[in-house]
Amino acid sequence: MPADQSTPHISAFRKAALTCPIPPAVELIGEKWAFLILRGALNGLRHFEEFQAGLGIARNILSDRLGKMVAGGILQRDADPSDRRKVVYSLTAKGEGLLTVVLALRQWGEEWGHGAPGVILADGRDGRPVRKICVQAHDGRPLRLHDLKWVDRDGASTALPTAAE
Amino acid sequence: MPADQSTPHISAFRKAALTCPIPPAVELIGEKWAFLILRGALNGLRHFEEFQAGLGIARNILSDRLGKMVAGGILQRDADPSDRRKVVYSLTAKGEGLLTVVLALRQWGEEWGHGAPGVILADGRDGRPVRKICVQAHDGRPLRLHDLKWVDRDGASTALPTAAE
DNA sequence: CTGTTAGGTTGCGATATGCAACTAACTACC
DNA sequence: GGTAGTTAGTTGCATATCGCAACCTAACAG
Repeated sequence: MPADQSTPHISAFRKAALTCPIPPAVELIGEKWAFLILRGALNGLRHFEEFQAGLGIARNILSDRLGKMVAGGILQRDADPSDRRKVVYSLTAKGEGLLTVVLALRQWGEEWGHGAPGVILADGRDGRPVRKICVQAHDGRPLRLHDLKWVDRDGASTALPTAAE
Repeated sequence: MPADQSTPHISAFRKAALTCPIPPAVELIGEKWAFLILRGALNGLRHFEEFQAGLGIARNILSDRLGKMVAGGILQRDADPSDRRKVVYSLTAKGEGLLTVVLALRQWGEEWGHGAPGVILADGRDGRPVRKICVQAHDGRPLRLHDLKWVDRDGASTALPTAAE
């Protein structure tokens, strides 16, 4: 009994999930501490003890997460030349690419009442706050969820609905 | 003895963390399955069995996560009028707001080699792919991490570095 | 050489996860 | 209207992960 016949969009979803970049990405940063470590790194935390004191994370968990994020290419692990006991964890280009994700989450939390932050991210040049991150069309128009559809690589639309009502 | 004297940016970080929207947001969606459930919801999954079959998640975990996301105001839980056994989980406006986060993560994964997706999100009007999400200045200029700084609510810059080298 | 700091690792109890089986409503069929 | 099947869970149990505290080693500082 192929259950797929009665559920075309589920089988489309499963097929799309096979090549979706989200599951592997979630494997790397989709857990509580990874996100907070990332936020710390974006805010200038660099040493093991800084992360530990700044986040209040257990040392063994921090050690494990830093190792995984280094293995995943998000962080870089270097010896501090000024003190050979110290290790500097810095963001790689790949790790910096997560800025949009972290900022989008931050703005979402801000908008939906999970606490208004005391500091705001601003343009270093003129000090004006950054824009709210949004999904944009090719010409820059902001797009809502209803304005979107999924298309195949060649441009044909697919069976995947976008949260259709 | 205040250890803060030797670590000014850590104490600035801890102070900023108190009102940061990220930790509560992470509490809600910062775990493996919450992200994937959200992706499913954005792709049109609506019923318990659809999520279960589509994601391969254990039923008790799914039940727990759906409940938490409903409690957090991300999902809405309604009875299906056409079949009173069924329950429809749909995104609230708050949940739809997470589209930017999920899409940013997806684009990041795509860019950094975690699998190229077979389907692409496009503008429903003209079928052209959406832009890459990025941080923008007030005038729309794209900004990198080095171009940014933190400012206080009143516009004064703070002690928080932005991943300074 | 002694004390301290940085960055871990180890042991252990608490918590979360995943699988399979069970239940309680409801629907569809005959 | 009795029976089978579907939907949305819950429960029990084995395993994996988490967090805390303590311990460890290498590198300083005096």
